[in-house]
Amino acid sequence: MKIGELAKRSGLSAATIRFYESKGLITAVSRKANGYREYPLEAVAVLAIIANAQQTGFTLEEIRQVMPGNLSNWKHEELVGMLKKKVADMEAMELKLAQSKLQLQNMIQLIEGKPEDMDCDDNANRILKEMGLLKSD
Amino acid sequence: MKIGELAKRSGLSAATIRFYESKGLITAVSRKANGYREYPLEAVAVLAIIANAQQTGFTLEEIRQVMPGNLSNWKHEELVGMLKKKVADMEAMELKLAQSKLQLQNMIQLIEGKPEDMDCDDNANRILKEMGLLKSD
DNA sequence: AATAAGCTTAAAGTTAACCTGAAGGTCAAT
DNA sequence: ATTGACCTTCAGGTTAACTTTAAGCTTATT
Repeated sequence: MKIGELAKRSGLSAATIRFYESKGLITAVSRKANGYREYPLEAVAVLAIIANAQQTGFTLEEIRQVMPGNLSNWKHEELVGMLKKKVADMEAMELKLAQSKLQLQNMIQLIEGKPEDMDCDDNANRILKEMGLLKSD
Repeated sequence: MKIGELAKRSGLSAATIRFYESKGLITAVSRKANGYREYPLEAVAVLAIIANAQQTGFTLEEIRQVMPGNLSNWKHEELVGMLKKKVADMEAMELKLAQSKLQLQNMIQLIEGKPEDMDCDDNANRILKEMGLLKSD
């Protein structure tokens, strides 16, 4: 298939696919007599994997390091190691997210529970203090 | 406190703090006679909140929209609304993260569970197929 | 035969989130 | 009074990940 079709099938733009090739993210593919790139169906999967990895927080450079272009060339151990590290990263992220969420919810609580007679300034300080963001001063 | 101290306390560089000010992320603070910025202790908390939000995946622009710079100026309802929206965003992100993690773990499983007698090529295809990335061909 | 659609490369532009440098004012200490 | 550590602004540089543009083929359609 030509680059245009691959673009459609993968949801990426042709320019992006060429860009990935230029960055060594995917291997340069064979050309037809006219110079046009000719892709195998597998290319769709390769791009899907890249897109997926990217959405889960890999940079293109990280992806390049574990994606020797050709799927059947992957180094078993290295790849699994990378994937596991990424899972760990994601778990750390999940924790952080949960914490931040708690912080926000805490903040909402504090704001909504503001004593009627307290003015905004004091309330702001109270909130910051109770959130542990401000040392008592 | 001057910008240098705030930088140390917040862990951000002075340049970054000025940059945030220029982007409207934090309000321009009052100046001393010499033109130096003078920050209240509260500023540390504001920067901590920003850093926190950023680490959980929010862009500066998104943060700017919920951070009207001056803590005591926040409009109660508006702020609470935005915070709640952000909590929702975070929950969406948690979901996406969980999904991506599952996908990665699934991939690891598939790779590690490769039948001894299957060669890499076939295994790669098997994985792609089972991940639903490749149509059977 | 001419027009449009699709392909090629190379180079320049874009956005986010900064960082670095120049040129100069300020402040504390020697 | 001069060094050195801060501060100021403004302009330009950096990296990632693309997108856009330009100039020129090829292929398909009318």
